[in-house]
Amino acid sequence: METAYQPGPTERRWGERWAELKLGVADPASPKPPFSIALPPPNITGALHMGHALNAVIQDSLCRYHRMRGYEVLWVPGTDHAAIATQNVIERQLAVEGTSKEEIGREEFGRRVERWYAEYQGRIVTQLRGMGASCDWTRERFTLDPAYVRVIRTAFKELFDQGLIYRGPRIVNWCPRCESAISDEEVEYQEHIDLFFQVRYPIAGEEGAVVVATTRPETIVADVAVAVSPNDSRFADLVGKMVVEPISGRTLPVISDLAVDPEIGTGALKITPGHSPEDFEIGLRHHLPVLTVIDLKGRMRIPEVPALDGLPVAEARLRSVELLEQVGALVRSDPITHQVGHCDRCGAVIEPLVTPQWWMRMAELAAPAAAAAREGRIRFHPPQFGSQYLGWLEGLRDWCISRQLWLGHRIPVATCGQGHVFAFVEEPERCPECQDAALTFDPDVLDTWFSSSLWPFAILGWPEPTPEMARFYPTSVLSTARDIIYLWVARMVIMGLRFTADLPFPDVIFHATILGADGARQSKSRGNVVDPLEMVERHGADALRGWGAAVAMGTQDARFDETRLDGYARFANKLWNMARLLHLAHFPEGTGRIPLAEPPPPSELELADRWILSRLRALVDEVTTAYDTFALGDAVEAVRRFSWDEVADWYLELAKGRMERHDRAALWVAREVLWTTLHLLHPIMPFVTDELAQQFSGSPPTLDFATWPTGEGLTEDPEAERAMGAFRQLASELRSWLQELGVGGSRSAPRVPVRLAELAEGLRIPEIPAYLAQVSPVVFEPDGAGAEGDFASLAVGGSSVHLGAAAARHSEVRGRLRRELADLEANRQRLDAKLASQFSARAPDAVVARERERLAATVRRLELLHRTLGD
RNA sequence: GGGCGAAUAGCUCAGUGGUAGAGCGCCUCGCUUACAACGAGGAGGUCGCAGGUUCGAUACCUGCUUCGCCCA
Repeated sequence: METAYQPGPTERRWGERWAELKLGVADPASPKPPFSIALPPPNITGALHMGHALNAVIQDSLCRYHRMRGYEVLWVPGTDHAAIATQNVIERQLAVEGTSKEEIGREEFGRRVERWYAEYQGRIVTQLRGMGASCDWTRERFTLDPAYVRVIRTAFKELFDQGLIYRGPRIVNWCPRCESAISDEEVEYQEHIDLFFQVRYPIAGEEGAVVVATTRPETIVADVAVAVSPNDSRFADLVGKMVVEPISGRTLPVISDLAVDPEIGTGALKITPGHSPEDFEIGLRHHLPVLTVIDLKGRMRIPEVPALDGLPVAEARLRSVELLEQVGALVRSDPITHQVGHCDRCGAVIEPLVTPQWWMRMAELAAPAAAAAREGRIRFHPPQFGSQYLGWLEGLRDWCISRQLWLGHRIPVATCGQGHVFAFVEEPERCPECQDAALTFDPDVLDTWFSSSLWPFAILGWPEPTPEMARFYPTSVLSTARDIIYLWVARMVIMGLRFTADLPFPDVIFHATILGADGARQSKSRGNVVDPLEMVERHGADALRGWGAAVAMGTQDARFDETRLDGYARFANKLWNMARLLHLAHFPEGTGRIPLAEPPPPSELELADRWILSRLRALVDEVTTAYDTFALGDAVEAVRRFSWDEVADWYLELAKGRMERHDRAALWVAREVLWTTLHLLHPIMPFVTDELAQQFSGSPPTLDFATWPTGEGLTEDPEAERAMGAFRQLASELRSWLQELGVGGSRSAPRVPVRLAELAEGLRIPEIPAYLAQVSPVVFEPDGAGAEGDFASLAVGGSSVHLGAAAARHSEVRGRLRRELADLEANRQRLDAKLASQFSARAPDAVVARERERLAATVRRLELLHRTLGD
């Protein structure tokens, strides 16, 4: 074995090996219980970042764990075509080249898209594989695959035929740059400072006027009413009268509606159903007409007012203010801070417009999805996301599912010459109702989230009753980022319940958002995006995965910190060298596989053996529980602490000599401990563990095929744990003294004669003096040897240790003793006071007992120290 | 405006109603036949602020400050 672990070559080898072994390929005919995960398909608009990496680590660790637990595991990978995002990316590319999609035409645009998809699909797969993702690559899916068309059309047709999808002119969030509608969830609100104008609308045929407040004077020409609150006495006598809209002179009714807040502005609201979602609702209630004065490109279309016609909205606003000033209608304007909707994808200001779109009725579809969460059939981790999910489902408006894009799944609806409108699965040639062959197909495409919402069963072959559907649906768990809880998670639940009569998954894990090192969300424009593959190259995939497991706890956003990865790279190397030590004990000069031996009789086990086996026993339970509760951070940390702080630093140090002498108990215990540890860690750090497992005879081709350790045959040994705990404390303190005396560390340092005078109770064990000598440069004198004057007392732990030389006269040592004495004295007073207080009466007995014991120990140590110092 | 979350060592983060933890960084010592990608020792924190509950609060409650996210 090399002296250091080489992640690069090892990972390449194991990547190929797992592929040869068809590690991820699931068999629907397997008799094993199923465990399945649908990979949240990353947007194909870009490469994966560390957030994706984290999610991949979580899913892969769970998959590998379940393989070891004896499940038939299916993890389906794939990518999402992200129509609006991809279209944006390519349009930006074209803009850089000085052209546009309109100039190059649909065909060339399509070729561009193909090229883009090919490149990024490849990159994403390479990234996932590089991280060790054990997906079933034979089942990779893309939401624009031909097979997906059938899925979409089947789902759409069913909803359409049941009247759950309808088409109609309603107000939508229109992005004038994308020239498409977007859904409520794709609008991002940003704070703007604008002017809040007060405009006078004269009362028709009377003296007086009503003053309305608005941030959008350019839409005055589309006003159809002025509304006031029915509770607002200021305007009570105005309701029912007519007012004159000041720019084009139309007369408008004054209506009253509860939606008007008397506190805001002047208390009177202009109603523009064509360009405001709230006004649209009010318009519906009062049967008002809808006037539209802004076109799909965000320009004014109002031939009646030539001054405004053709102007972009922002310019029209300024011009409208001028017009109002000219007629003396502008009362005042004040700065206002308010939220303005922007397109999630391109950042353009959203223009609410009334256009015909396709809608999905959400109220009745959402009800079963909400019930599932309320009844605990679907569980969120952490649980507070359940209430967020429910909150969204409650006040749900209908979902606008049509988009006016060049990319995506066409809406599968046709209209015949007789006006019959029908949805289809197979491309029709005639109208099913009247056989008319003059069909017009709907030009719109579907919101990408519509296709994504079908993902968990689409990937398993739905709507066909495939073996995969029968075996692996519902999937076992969904792991994802919390920012798509509405866009994606809730919709998957809705669609799953609607089409499969089942939840798509019983558990949803939300993971943290990985921020850039600068504390901001990763974004290309900020330049703080980290490529997981770069981290794999620099530190190894296991290191990246160790980091991922560690930050997989909870949803606390985490800044990306490369030094943390380095820590896990070092851990991999440490493991490597622990295995190497055992290997060298068997094969000092050669190669071979560490043999599997019979367990030694218990009588051959030393204190350290019994201790580490007992600790291993506890570790198996701790780690198993951690995986079962998705607490991967606990799992990896438990293994690391155990391996490093207990096995490497103490057990192997103590057993090393015996291993070199081929002591069969030590060799067996070391093998058992390392072997089990490799299993426990394998789901999270599969490369190094598989590589090391091959050093052991009896190893399966990959640990994924091994069985999970149960801890059977390992016994807890509280006595050994107590003794070793005391020994470690004694050894540490002794080393601490020696270091201060300047005798620490080096093997060439003078060995210091030591005599244990008063061993603490748990340490009256034959191994202790020898163990101490092994881990510190001390030579034990048998008790009683040498005159008392040749030694100096030092208080160590609960024991009194006599050190040779002038140890206790050493000034540094005395200084530290004095400081410690002061601490102990303060502590004793604190404990005395505590025990004399209400505490003794009110606190639980066990806590009181522990405090009493603490006081006793403090007093004992005080006495030892006083003696040491010669007080 | 409503909701959720966070504030702990120099940095990045765990954590718990009973005297504060890790990794990295820092200081001292040591290249010792598993590992210098290492080992030994050490320094470093009134757990954001103010009240309250409690025998006891970093933890539970309330308010405040700052930051982040989601929703309107």
